[in-house]
Amino acid sequence: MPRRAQTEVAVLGALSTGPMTGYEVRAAIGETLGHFWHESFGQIYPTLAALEEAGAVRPAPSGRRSRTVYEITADGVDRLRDLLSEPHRAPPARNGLLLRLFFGTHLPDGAPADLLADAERQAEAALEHYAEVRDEITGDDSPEQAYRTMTLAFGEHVARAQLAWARECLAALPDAEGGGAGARG
Amino acid sequence: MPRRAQTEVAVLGALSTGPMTGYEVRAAIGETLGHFWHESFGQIYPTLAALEEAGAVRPAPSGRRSRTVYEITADGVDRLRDLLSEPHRAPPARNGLLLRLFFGTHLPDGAPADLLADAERQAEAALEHYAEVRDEITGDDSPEQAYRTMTLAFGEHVARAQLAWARECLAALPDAEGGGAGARG
DNA sequence: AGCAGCATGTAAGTGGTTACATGATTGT
DNA sequence: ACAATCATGTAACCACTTACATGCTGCT
Repeated sequence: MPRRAQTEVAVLGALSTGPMTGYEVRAAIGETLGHFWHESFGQIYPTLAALEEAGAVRPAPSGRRSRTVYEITADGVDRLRDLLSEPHRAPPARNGLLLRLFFGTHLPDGAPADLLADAERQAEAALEHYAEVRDEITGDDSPEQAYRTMTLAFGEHVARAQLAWARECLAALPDAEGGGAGARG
Repeated sequence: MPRRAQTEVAVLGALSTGPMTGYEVRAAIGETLGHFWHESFGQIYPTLAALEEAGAVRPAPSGRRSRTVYEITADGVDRLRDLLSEPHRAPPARNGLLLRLFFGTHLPDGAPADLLADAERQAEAALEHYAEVRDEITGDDSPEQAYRTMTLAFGEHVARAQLAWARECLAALPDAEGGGAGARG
């Protein structure tokens, strides 16, 4: 399966919740899939045009001429189901933080500690964000929310893992390396 | 900083451990950075050519004419240090597994359970691999190995998190959804 | 002689970002 | 009037993968 198809999944998935403009599709993806997916306008508009060409979406009547509200068609729902069913090929991992840390001996004193402190902060911020999202979606026990909760739980697990890892590594760093990040602990 | 620079980091980092051919650079990256980095030949050879042009690497004498062994120059070491010091911009996340799971209600019965079972297996396999790598590098307390151990620990933490998450989600799935993955537990 | 693995490289295509250009709508 | 934001789209560029083409080396 071409990776391009994944953008179609995101767009069709967003439209499966209701008619939207391209602009709103992007916002919807950012709000609901934000911590594990992302699309830029440069992807969304051409994808919407291709999906319309293929009959998977169609313009819906809207009050203003300056915007095009798209709705998913029956063919589009089928297409979404088909795309979702295709096997999932994960692209090779690329983690810039680990790439830098791996060559930590080539870095100036304190730089590895700074990298780890950044990772710690990122994880903390992510956990705060997830807590807010959890608050928003509690009380809803629809099937959709069950899956949404699973993806949220993934983010939480990984963020907690990163947080624990960063703290362990900071604690294990020799004092000489910790100078750049200031006093810690 | 252009993302291209990260390939340079990987290549220069590999060469910082000793002279190598492009083929060997790729193998070295795959072996030591494998769980968080990857380069294809289509990236490595042009990058080596560009680095040679820039004076960061140079061909070293080798027995055979059919291969070019590169070694890092003093300029190359400087360049590596400079590249490593540049701020790290993480590209937007894209997790195909979560994208599929999020739209789980559009999937046939059992498909979400299959996705989770796959994730569980992946994490188990990763942990087995990491255990082997740990065995290989224990007993070496050089600074290089300290950083290598940190990147390994990251992989372990994240894999354990994914494993726990997948099992929790599988346990939480209603029975009707578990059929496709067979009896579990 | 033949095969597996070493080794180098290029071309085509994909997926994606970024920056730019443009204009409508809404709120103050 | 002005600013912010909604809204659409394109062009240029970048990073990367994949497939292909080619040949060498070492082993059996």
